[in-house]
Amino acid sequence: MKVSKEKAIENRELVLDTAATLFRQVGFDGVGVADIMKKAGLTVGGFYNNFESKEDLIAKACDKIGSKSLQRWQEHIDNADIADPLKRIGSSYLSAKNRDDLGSTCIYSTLGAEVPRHDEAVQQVFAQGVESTIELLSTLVEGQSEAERRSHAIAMFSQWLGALVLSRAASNSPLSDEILAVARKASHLE
Amino acid sequence: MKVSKEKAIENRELVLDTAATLFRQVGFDGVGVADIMKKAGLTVGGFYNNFESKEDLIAKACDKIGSKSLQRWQEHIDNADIADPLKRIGSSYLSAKNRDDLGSTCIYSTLGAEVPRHDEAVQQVFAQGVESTIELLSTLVEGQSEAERRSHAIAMFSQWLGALVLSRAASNSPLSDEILAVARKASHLE
DNA sequence: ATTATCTATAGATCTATAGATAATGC
DNA sequence: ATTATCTATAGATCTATAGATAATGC
Repeated sequence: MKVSKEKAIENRELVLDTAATLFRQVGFDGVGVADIMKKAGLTVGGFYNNFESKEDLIAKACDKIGSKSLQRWQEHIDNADIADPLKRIGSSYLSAKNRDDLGSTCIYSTLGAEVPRHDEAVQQVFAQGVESTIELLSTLVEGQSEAERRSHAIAMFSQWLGALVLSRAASNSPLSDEILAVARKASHLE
Repeated sequence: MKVSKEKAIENRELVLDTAATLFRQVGFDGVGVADIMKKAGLTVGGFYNNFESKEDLIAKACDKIGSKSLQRWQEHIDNADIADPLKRIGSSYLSAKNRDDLGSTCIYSTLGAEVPRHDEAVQQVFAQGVESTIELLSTLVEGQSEAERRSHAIAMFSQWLGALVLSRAASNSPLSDEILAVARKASHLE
């Protein structure tokens, strides 16, 4: 039953990744601790040795996805093969795939609205993530001054996020694709 | 125990309004049928004579809020005392009050992300509401053609909605106010 | 007599904990 | 010996239903 220290750390990360996917698919309240552990190939009993509470898992899982997403964007920027990283990031963000594959989408789009209902720790993880996202996008947009670029980044990301949420609210309607197309055009991505 | 037909209809509307407020505050999964009925001054037992299921209540409550919100916007447009209805609607939408008073905010901002997880009936209510909202905003924005005004309305509403969701994801951080201010400026509302 | 609402409860599910088990690692 | 994970379960809560109750409305 006991596993090696290495395997235990690996298991913990697996729980974080599994939770991150499930939370985005069905919301924080839509899945229980037992189900998350089961999907990760474990059982409930081990959960509370790794996490203080479900709320603690929420904070840690969201922290991990947030960092990983930013890292992937940064890799696009650092990759010399990608001529226009903003275009690459934006058109991927505003794709039908990102709208439909909830398990791997942007956490602000699926879980952002739930943040005010949660712990200070969860709120801090999200606030920090939004700040980092804006700082990254600020380096990619046009603007005369740093302040102007920051404002531009905030306005652009708001539009992306809103288009994603709105396209989901208009599920199964031709309007859903239309919203994404308009947002891509507005950010000059196609 | 039995009440008049009039009172029964009134009670039903009260349940819809109570549910609409609670769903926006804590999400569809965050509140139970018994709690909703209790907050409306009733008990669980009467619920299933009025609604087929909780899912049915979700569809009907969201339909009612959606219509009521649109109606309020239309009244601003029809009101001759309001010189610039778009400015009035937008600055109210992007206010700290609308961010913080979850119980009375825009349903797409608090519940939009949950739509893909729900019934076809719920999805249709939201899709219809988004379409009507865009049609209303299309009459208020600039643009050479109808198509251009519609695109403009979609882009603007996406930005508003995204700014609201993002400002909530950045709860309790100065960034939260900054996001709303940038969005107001981007739509020329201040 | 009809029926809107009530009390009570079945059965499922959720968070969290207690104590057992068995593999690791000194 | 230590400890990561397991089984089992307590106690709370959730959706939905059954049957009782009492006020309406013919």
